[in-house]
Amino acid sequence: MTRRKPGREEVEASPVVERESRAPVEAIRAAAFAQFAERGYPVVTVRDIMKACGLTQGALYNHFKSKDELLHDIITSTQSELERQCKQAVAGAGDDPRAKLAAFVRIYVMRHCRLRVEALVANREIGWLDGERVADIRRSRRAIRDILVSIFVDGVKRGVFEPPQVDGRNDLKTIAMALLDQCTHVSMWYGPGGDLTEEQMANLYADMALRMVGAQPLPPT
Amino acid sequence: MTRRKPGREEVEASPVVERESRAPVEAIRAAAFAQFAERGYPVVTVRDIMKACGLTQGALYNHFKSKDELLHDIITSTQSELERQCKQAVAGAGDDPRAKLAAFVRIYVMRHCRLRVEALVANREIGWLDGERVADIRRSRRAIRDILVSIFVDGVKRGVFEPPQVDGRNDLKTIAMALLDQCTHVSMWYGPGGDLTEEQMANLYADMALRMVGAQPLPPT
DNA sequence: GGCCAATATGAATGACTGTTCAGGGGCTGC
DNA sequence: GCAGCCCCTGAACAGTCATTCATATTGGCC
Repeated sequence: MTRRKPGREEVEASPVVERESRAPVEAIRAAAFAQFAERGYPVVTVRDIMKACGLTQGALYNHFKSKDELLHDIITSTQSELERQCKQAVAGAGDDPRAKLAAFVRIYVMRHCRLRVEALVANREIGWLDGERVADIRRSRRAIRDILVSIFVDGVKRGVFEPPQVDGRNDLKTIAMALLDQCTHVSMWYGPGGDLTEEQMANLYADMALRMVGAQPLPPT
Repeated sequence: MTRRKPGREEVEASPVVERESRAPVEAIRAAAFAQFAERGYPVVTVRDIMKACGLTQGALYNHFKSKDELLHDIITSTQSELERQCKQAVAGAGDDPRAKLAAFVRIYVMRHCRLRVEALVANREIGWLDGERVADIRRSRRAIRDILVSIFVDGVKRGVFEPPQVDGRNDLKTIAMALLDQCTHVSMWYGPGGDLTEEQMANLYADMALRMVGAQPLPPT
């Protein structure tokens, strides 16, 4: 038996193009995203990726040092863009922790619905990178979690959040992990053919997030 | 470059045992669980698994038809046990939808903390199974989701749940998916060295679940 | 003791892997 | 015309893989 994932014996996931119009580097990135998402990093061969771009295996090494570096490249690019968008959303959401939380969740969920392929790869295939390559990605993830935690801390201090407690004490880090797990994994099952639009998903998840932390209704002012 | 995950070149994850005392089938199952969880199905070789049991590669085929069948065997066994436990917990929780939901989440989270290795494999490695083998696992997952959905439907009908709506309508399936994503993925990061015990995790997650669906406080009766 | 079935071995098979590299096109600027 | 460069090709390399099989070894039972 071969080690290839069944049902995909003939690997032409994206149709073979004689020669991509885009810069080859971009074509390789796109093909790698698609194939890694669909079949997983270790079973996608260099030959598969390059064939999907209309090239042969050797040409990869004109653009990337190795298959590992290719994976690292595409993961870091989407991860840092995610971090940037989250920070931006929170910064532009005004002062109320509720608005900040909602803005964070909305952008996070929307992105994970829209760029489901990229999110899938970034979240599922990290483990194949070697130790040093994986470090800065984990750092970025921690940074994103800490954005949430500080929104929570702020909200609790101001009395607008009343999160569930464990034995009388807050554990905001665990709540942040739970929320992120929830939002991240829409990329595993959300599809444009589903019942909800990206916009509706974002709204629903923001609503759930506010409930999770016991957000008080806005004062009438 | 080799296709082995870095940092694990010397594969003796679980120490090599001269001859397991357990039945060999059980030893193989346990070793497979541990190695698949730690390094991922496609990069764990038959040799790795058997070496961890103190056997050689050929002996696997006295107990399983193939490496694929081994994976299918260990995934289905934990998946069906999970389904059974969820049903049992709900059935034994009385009539109140709030109690049912809490019981479900508690058992589900507790199990995913305690049997983190099994959960990890069952949730992450399904994709490597071929079409027909994967079908009954997906069926079981859908069944678990539908337990949640019917608790939600019941709770809404009785007015004890007021879940967030999308454009004025309930989408209880999506809420169930969100809740399951949240609870399932504790197995990715929870460790006994963490801040919370399994019991505390279960309580916290049950609390969050009730909040997510807008559970009304219990009437004084 | 002798037999049998179950099980383990480890070499062999045929296939696939990431990566390298000598050779060759097709541009640019002269 | 022609150098110089970038890029691509496809064979070759040294390794890995799951699986098979003829050959042992074991442990229970008559």
